[in-house]
Amino acid sequence: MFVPEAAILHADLDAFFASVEQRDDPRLRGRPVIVGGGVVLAASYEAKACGVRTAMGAARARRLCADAVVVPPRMSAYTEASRAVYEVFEDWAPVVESLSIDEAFLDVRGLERITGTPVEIAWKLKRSVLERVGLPITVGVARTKFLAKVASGVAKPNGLLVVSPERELSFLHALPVERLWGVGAVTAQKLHERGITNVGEVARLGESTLVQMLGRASGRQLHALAHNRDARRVEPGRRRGSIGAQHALGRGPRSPAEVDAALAGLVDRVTRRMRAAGRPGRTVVLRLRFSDYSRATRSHTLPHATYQTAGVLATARGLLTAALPMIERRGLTLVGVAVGNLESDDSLQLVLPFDGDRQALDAAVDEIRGRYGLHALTRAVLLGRRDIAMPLLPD
DNA sequence: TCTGGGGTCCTAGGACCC
DNA sequence: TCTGGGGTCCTAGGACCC
Repeated sequence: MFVPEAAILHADLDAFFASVEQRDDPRLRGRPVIVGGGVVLAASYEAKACGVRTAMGAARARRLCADAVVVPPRMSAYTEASRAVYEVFEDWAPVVESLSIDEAFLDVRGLERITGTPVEIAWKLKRSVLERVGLPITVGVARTKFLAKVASGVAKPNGLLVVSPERELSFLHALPVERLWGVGAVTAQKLHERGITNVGEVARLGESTLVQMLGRASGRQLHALAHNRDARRVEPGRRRGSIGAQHALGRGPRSPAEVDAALAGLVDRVTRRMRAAGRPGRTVVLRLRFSDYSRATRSHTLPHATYQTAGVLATARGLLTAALPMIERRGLTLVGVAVGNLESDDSLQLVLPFDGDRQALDAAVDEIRGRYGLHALTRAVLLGRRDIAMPLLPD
């Protein structure tokens, strides 16, 4: 049987937001740094040593770590740092799959005669990111994506861990179940109730048992991973399926006008990002959270994709109005808007009013194509149906 | 221990179509 | 009028990830 070499790298930036802050302000180096206002968005390893964790409330974080420096987030600096890091990744690997702003898979098979073995490339990658961007990364190297990701998690911070094919199972089976990708608090609890704490114990369960415990997809996946089966390839250029934004309103009652203003601001942010990315979408999702921490989502799917502010806002307002009784009862603490079913803007359908003047219509289409930088545009002409025409207007 | 902002994937029921 | 089986799409909720 053909056994592929360990040539998948999982590269992960260490305490990303906090590391960028320490890079840009020498006074923060070596000190506990917390990024965030109300809650902790990121903590430096010095802060993590005191027990500070991501998503923790700021008050609790301060109690745990009295000498921590709290800095507000600078998203544009992190976006720029991420872009620079991905440039380094692209220089070292022909195939790069982005997982998030601070994590990626790299496939480095077949480069021995060009840039080196996977392990050599992993070392060079660490050095290059540090030299060119000034940030520490951890790299996991293995035969599969799953093991590479687990390896980098074990090796953090500023580490490099190779799981060679012959010691995969011994490495994997000794791990606590929480280390597995896809096992969160709920799944871990279910496993613990059955006395299962490490991956080796999961591997001794039958697939049907796991499916019964966790549901079909999770059960099958966990069974496969515990037996070290993961055939997923590194896929470059995966595109996201939704774009969204949300805003916490805090406690206390909010007037309908305040909520509506927040909603309009969110829709504006989201549609701007959609236009910049050239990704119109069809499904508008309203996300709500209430004072009792319950949540709800309401969605509506449009017949045609759009990234027009007015259209998305009208849809979101409709969803909000329908949810008003629930908001009255439970008290709103967070509102969010996301647009899913994203398409590419070359599939955008434009519907314009048509009065019989073909030349005027073509000119209008050309103008909009130019204004939005669209590569292609589908033109739909609805003769005699001016009432349902939806011109795409600049915002 | 009460919570930010950004995402992904899965499940399940209902509508609708052939 | 009743009845299958299969497929897709939409909606809502939940678990999980960083």
